[in-house]
Amino acid sequence: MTDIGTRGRADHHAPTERETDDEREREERTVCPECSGHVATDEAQGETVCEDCGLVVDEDAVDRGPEWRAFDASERDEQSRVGAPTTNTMHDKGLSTNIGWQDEDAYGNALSARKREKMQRLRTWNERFRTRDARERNLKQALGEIDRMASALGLPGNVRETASVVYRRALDEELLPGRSIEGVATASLYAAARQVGTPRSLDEIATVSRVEKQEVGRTYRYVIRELGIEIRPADPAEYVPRFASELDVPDEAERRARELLQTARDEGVHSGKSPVGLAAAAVYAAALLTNDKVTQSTVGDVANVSEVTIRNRYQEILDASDAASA
DNA sequence: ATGGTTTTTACTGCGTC
DNA sequence: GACGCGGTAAAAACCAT
Repeated sequence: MTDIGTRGRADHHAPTERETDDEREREERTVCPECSGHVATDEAQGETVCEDCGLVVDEDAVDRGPEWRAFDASERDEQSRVGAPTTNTMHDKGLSTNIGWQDEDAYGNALSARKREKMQRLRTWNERFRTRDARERNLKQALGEIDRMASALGLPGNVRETASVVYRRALDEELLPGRSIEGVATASLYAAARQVGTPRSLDEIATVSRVEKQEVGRTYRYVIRELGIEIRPADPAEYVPRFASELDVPDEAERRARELLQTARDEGVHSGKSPVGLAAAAVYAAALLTNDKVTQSTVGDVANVSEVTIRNRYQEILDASDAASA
């Protein structure tokens, strides 16, 4: 909607104190200077024309209508500020200083060679600071987001560290354009949690994130592919301690759960099955074996897995255990 | 888009407290 | 009768192609 070209002009027409006398006069002129007839503004043509003699009084009005409509619209969104409308397609919402590319001064006169050089240097540095600031802001928001989600999930500091490293890399590799900061931040955290060995399921991640589970998954795959990070499928055993402590099952059962998972893996029961489901089933089975009764439904609750899945898995796990000891 | 696999949902019957 | 558990069929979700 708002293209780059309108920025300067929008500023130009904003009702600030800097508005020149010349402009104010032009705004208020409703009488034809030639024949004193009535003047009407044709929005579509962008011209103000005298209805009597046809004199074009003002032909520079083309951007005024759209700009004020935009202003009204953004005000309706309660995002209004005095000044030019903002646009989210630009990292700084179009609010930063921009130095024109024409080598002319404000009057349209060509610049001397010396001044041209100076302007070029200014442009370069202005651009540098601008992109740098943008990066800082981006990073700040993303890291805040990562922190928020991490503490919501009770993830330790090292996961946050890793997540922020991943995010920085994504930023450096220009992976952000076309993706939301929050999406990439969430994906980074998900990746970090898995990499460090304290995984959280995609579901859990999605509940604390501002973006949909689907998008998190998509962005995650994209990020790890582009960054060449390799992450093994989550080891079910990594979920066990958390489930065990949330369920208040004793250490003994937790240990059994690990053993069960180990033998299950040796028997090759686990491939293709969800690690979370396996972990939940193992904990359930272990609690059964050590007579520390927990119900399938409570295990299912803390693991976010259906009872059916637990049933199916834990039978398989026990079978595998029998097969191994036989 | 499609097809195969896994998980979930919903419903059932059975045994126990 | 409520609860935990097991099983089943159909729907939904997931994943590789």
